Order: sequence, then structure tokens, then C-alpha cells
Amino acid sequence: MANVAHLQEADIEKIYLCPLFKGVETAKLASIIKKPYTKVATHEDDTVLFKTGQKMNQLLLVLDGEVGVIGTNLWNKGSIVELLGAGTLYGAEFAVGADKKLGYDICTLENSRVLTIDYVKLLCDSDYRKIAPIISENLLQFAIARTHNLQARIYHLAQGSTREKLLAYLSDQSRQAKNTTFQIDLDRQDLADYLSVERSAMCAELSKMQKDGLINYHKNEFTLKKIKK
Amino acid sequence: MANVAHLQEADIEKIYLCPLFKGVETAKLASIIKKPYTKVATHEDDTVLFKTGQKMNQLLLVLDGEVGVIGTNLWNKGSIVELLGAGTLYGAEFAVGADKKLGYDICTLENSRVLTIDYVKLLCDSDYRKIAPIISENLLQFAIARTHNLQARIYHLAQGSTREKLLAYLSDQSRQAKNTTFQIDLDRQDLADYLSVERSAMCAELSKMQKDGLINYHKNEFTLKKIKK
DNA sequence: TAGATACTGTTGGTTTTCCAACGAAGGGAG
DNA sequence: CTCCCTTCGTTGGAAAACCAACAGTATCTA
Repeated sequence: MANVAHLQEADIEKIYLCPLFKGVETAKLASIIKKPYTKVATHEDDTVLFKTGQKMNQLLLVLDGEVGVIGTNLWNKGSIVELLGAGTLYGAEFAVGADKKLGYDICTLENSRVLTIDYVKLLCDSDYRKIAPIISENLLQFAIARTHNLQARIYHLAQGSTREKLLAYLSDQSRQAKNTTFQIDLDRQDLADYLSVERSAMCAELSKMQKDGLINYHKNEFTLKKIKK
Repeated sequence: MANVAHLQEADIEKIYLCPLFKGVETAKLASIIKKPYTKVATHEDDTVLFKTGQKMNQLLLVLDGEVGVIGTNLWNKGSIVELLGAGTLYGAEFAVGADKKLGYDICTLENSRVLTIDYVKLLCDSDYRKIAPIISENLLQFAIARTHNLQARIYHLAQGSTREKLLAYLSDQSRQAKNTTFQIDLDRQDLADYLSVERSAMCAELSKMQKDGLINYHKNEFTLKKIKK
């Protein structure tokens, strides 16, 4: 059950930090998030915010808690496609283009506070129009960054075995860090979820890979032992 | 070894059909593809066109043949992330934004004819500037459509078992067709590649699913037997 | 310091997938 | 029609992943 809530100081910060709003004057942004088409609400865990097939006409910013993007097949079996933690903005893609039908359920995974912006109304707002060019540009950057992230995950997920998934993921992390030694953000469970494998099996595979001399690791620090060719 | 080639009548058609150029006057488009920064070349199969880590400064349109996007890990093991068949445009994402580093190899999988547009030069062309607003808008649409496709594939790939992958994929196809009976575009091998499973194992699983009363199929026509709940 | 609470690593039995090989069912082409 | 070639389905042994249960380690708090 949703309850109307109010913006707190820390929330404003999260809004400003959204890539979509980068470069927008804070005063102008502040005026928008005080309009009536912007709402903040608290939801219990396991609350469905938007349902598959429905028209998506809201931007959604998670202020606290965790929200999941859930794919559901015709036999009503659901699975988490993406996690939206605090500070994550979702739905910007739907603000543009003809097909605004949502392909997933959006559902709270914990008690959460969520800000929503009705962008049909937003687009009509004359205050918005002043910052629209910046946001349009940001939206393009945002969409493109997203395609890169999604394509990377596809590369990782499409590998046949757990070992190959790990090697693909770790290789990309190493490239990003420009170093064969680097830290990763995810803990074992989150990494297993990201790669869609069992945590325990993944741990075992990491052990083997270390024994086989491919990698070294301790906690979240990994070193890749590239073979000369 | 790349050979310079020339545009044929059928090629022009493929260019016009690119979503990126939708709504652009054909005459204006024709003038651009005759500029020196647009090139057509034939390549033997297994030719690397662009390499991981290199700066991507070209749009790439496959005119004939097949080109693969290949992820390669630090141990030089490669795997196909995406297939680019005839008519496919690749690289538009890289024309915008700061990080233009390519994360994959682009490599021909057959003898292919490929058109490339150097977009650094393209962006400077005064003829291009006249159509730039349309292309910018198209690019945004293109990027967004791409995020939807990629997210869908992630949903399918992230399923734990072959059966679940198939159910997720078929459910989405059914939704698109707005019908529980529908045809799919992919043959068995392509579907198995898309879902990253073995073809034979997938065939066996389809059989079982039919025996279990979940689906019916014949060749590429499937019917989903949704359970009432 | 002791206890509670994550997070990580290990192990063994069960299930699923891979893999290679083969048989069956369709199309063309000669 | 027959032959060739491609696609689709089946099968059985080998390999890998799942799963549950448990042991080790670090951190935090009382």
C-alpha cells in the first residue's frame, strides 16, 4: 500500500546526481520536482508498481530500498532481470518513441521510497521546456551508455560455462581498470546473480581457476595471470 | 584483404531502409554516400575489420554476407556476441559520447561487402548538417529500440535452464504477436545460439515440453498452452 | 570476550547440459 | 525419380551445474 511521503534533503542530492539531470541548474530542477506531477511514495516490499503490458508514462527514481525489474512468462513464473538500487533512475527510454508498453513488472523487493515523474505532464510544462535541450542530450548519452552495459552483460551471460562467464567478466573488469589487478564492486552472491549461476558453484570454480593458475584473488581483489602467446 | 568496391543499385536500397536514415530525403542521403569518407569494400571471411580497444570512428553497414561482433577475453578466447546480417547498421552508438573505445572485435564470418562512413568527417560536412536534426532524432529512437532488444535478450539468457529460456523467449514472441499461436523467425540453430544452448539439447527439451503439454509446435509455428489459474 | 551475523569456501549426491553421432524428414537439381 | 544437402529430432555416455548442508572467516555489538 502506497503512502504519500515528502522529499528529504538527502533525496534532492540523489536527484541531482542522476545522469539524466547532469548540467541542469539546480534551481530549475528544484522547481520541477515540486510540481504536482512529481510524487514521492513509500511502498511495502513485494508491491507491484507497474505491470507488464501497461503503458509506461512515468519516470521512476528509487530513493531508498530496492526495486526489481521482473520478467514474467505466460505461465506466471517471474525472474529478476535487473535490480534498481537507491539512486537509480528507470523508465527514461519510455519517455520517447511510440511503443511505451512495459515488457516487465516493476516491483519493490524491500520497503522502498520511490519518486515518480509523470512525463506526459512534464513534457507540457513550460518550466521543463527551458531545460529540455540539456535533458534530451543527456537522454541520448544515457541510452547509449545503457546499450554498452547491456551488451557487456549479454557477452558475459552468453558464455557456455561458469568458468567462461567469469573469464569474460573479469577480462572486462581488468580492461576497465587498465590493470590486471583490480577490485570488483559485487560480492559473491551479486556476482553469481549477475552471471546467472549458483553462488557455491561459482566459488568452487573460482578456486579451481586459482589452482589452475589463471587468476589470483583475495576477497574482492583479483589478479589475472595472462598467458604469453 | 580488403578490396575497394562500388555501390550497386540494391545497396542504395539497403541504405535507405536503415532506421537511422528514416525520413531523410533520398537525394540528400545519396549525396552523402558519394562523398570520399564513405567507402565500400569487400572482405574475405574471417577478416578483422575493427579490433577491441581501438577507437571506433566509423559507421558500418553490412551490404552482403555476415559480420560478427566478437568478445575476446584476456586469454584470447573469442565468442560471438551479435550477428550483423545484410542490411544491419552497426556503430551508431559510438558516434556520440566520449568513450568511443570498442569493446569487441568486428570480424567477417563470410565473404562480405561492407560500407563504412567516417563520422568524424561526416559531422563536419555541411551537407550532413542539413539532415542532422532528423538523424539525431533517429539515433535516439534507434538507441532506445536497441536497449529494449538487449534487455529482452538478457531476460531470456538469464534463465537458469533451457526450458525456462524457451518459455521466456516464446512468451515474449507470443506477446509481440498478440496471440498464443505464432511463427518465429529463427531456425533451431539460430535460436539455440540466441539462447546460448546446444541445438540438440534444445530440440530434446522442446519435445519434452510438448509431451508435458506446455506447448505445441510444428516447424516454426508454436502454440503456447497457457494454464488457467 | 563472547555471541550473533553476514559473507565466503568446500563437499557429495542429483539433475541437467554438453557433445558426438546417427536417423528421419523435407526440398531442390539433374 | 534419385541423389544431394540441409534442417530437425533422438539417444547415450561424459562433463558440468545445481542444490543443500556445513565449515571457515571477518565484522559488529553487547
